[in-house]
Amino acid sequence: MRRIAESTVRRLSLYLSFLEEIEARGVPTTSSEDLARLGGTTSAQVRKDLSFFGSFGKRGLGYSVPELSARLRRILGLGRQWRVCIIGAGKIGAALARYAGFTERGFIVSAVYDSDPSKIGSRWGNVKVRDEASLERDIEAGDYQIAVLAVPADSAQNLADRVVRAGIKGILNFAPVQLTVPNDVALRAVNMAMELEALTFAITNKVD
Amino acid sequence: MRRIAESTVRRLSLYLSFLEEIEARGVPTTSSEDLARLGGTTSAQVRKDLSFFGSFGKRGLGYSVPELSARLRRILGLGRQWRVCIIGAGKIGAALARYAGFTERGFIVSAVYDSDPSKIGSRWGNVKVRDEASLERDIEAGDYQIAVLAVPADSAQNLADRVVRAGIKGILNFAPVQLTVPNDVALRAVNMAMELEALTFAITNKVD
DNA sequence: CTACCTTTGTGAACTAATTCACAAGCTCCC
DNA sequence: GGGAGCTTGTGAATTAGTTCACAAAGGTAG
Ligand SMILES: NC(=O)c1ccc[n+]([C@@H]2O[C@H](COP(=O)([O-])OP(=O)(O)OC[C@H]3O[C@@H](n4cnc5c(N)ncnc54)[C@H](O)[C@@H]3O)[C@@H](O)[C@H]2O)c1
Ligand SMILES: NC(=O)c1ccc[n+]([C@@H]2O[C@H](COP(=O)([O-])OP(=O)(O)OC[C@H]3O[C@@H](n4cnc5c(N)ncnc54)[C@H](O)[C@@H]3O)[C@@H](O)[C@H]2O)c1
Repeated sequence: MRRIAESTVRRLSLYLSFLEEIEARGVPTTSSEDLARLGGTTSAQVRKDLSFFGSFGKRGLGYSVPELSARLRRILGLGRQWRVCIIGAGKIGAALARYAGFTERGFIVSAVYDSDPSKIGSRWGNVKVRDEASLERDIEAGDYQIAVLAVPADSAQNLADRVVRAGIKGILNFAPVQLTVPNDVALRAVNMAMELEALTFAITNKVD
Repeated sequence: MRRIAESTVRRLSLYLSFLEEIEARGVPTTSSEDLARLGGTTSAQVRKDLSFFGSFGKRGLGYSVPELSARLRRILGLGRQWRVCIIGAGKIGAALARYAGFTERGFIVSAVYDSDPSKIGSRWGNVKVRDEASLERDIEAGDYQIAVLAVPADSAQNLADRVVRAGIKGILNFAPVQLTVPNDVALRAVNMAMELEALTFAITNKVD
């Protein structure tokens, strides 16, 4: 398949979230124009984004909401359950472990890993805190495909290397460091400093 | 000033973080090649990014680390203190309020706002939980320039409208909704679902 | 069946971002 | 002081992404 731009993937996620809202309101069809308005883009952009994957609409009518959302789910790889572990049972790890948004989207979080003996063995809701020493064993057993890194910056690369070696397929990194992983492993980073700096840049260099 | 691409701003933040590491190691100069290697880009990209703002290096020699990082800080608007409030004293709000990374970057978080009477008045470290009813008054008094939204999705737009009316300059949104704000207000969003979906898309559509 | 309205899907045109490639500037050394 | 060796800064070329614009297709009403 032709390489898909990251911006396209982001927009597909966005369209899916709009479709879910529209579906919840019981509206049966929608149009590229509707989705564009909701997403702050143009209808041509919506149609072009979808066209990379096929043709899902009916001319003159628009798109069937359930059909298009099913298609987008499939395109985004959401047609299956994903098992996720969180590494680092600190402040951000705790928030993530209890975050309902994961489950709602079909991501199963069943464990958090930490190295601190005082945390290991405790239970947060139905999530257990496990010893990070068993991380490799659990990943190799197929318990998780995705790891969320919520550890201090100076442990992050080491843990990334370990989970990669054990066969993880995707990493979502919250530590403020640039990780290096083989390019068959998917990597995304959430970097608060960068987000805040994008804000201060925009405020400071306002066009008016 | 010519409009600067968002990708450029993201890379400037990244370069700054590399410069801070390099500075901490006591290395006095660096080159576009070094920064490119660290950031997974090309030296031409680094030089082009910087060239939008001036010319900071010495041919044949490279860049003075303290000078370039000072320049980047100024470009990114970090030459001053920014006061930030967090709205929503829930799981993610709690993690953010105690996050050292904010303070390290010169962002001062002094209050969290919530509507839940059982939370209002409590104190987390040196951060107080205040009644969201006083949000407008505090913003109008100049207490904050930036608001971080960590409230449920269905309250987020309403709170955004309120803080905008009160004069906030930038919003960092954690709720999984697309907010609408006037375009003189800077807006960034951290959307977990999108990050995870970017991972599952990449894993599912792997090029091999 | 036809005219008319709507909205898709997509090449073509355009705009933005990245990469190339090299002259210019700085240092060092003989 | 001049040549060698680096590395910057930047137009030009290239590549990527977005928007335009319209033919094609579906629906509806008369
Ligand atoms: N708190 C936030 O709001 C926030 C926001 C964005 C990013 N971050 C980043 O997320 C990371 C974690 O932040 P935090 O605030 O939760 O810190 P924290 O100190 O509360 O938690 C870190 C946890 O990681 C554990 N840990 C350390 N080394 C480990 C290892 N080798 N294996 C397993 N666990 C290990 C520690 O025991 C601790 O429980 C940091 O890199 C931070 O910069 C935090
Ligand atoms: N927990 C996570 O890891 C996580 C991650 C990403 C995004 N989010 C998003 O962040 C938001 C908060 O998530 P959470 O897990 O912290 O939820 P939470 O329920 O723990 O916290 C929400 C808080 O907001 C407060 N609140 C509600 N309405 C308010 C109002 N009008 N004014 C002020 N405060 C109000 C509630 O009292 C509560 O304390 C949600 O939109 C969620 O989707 C959460």
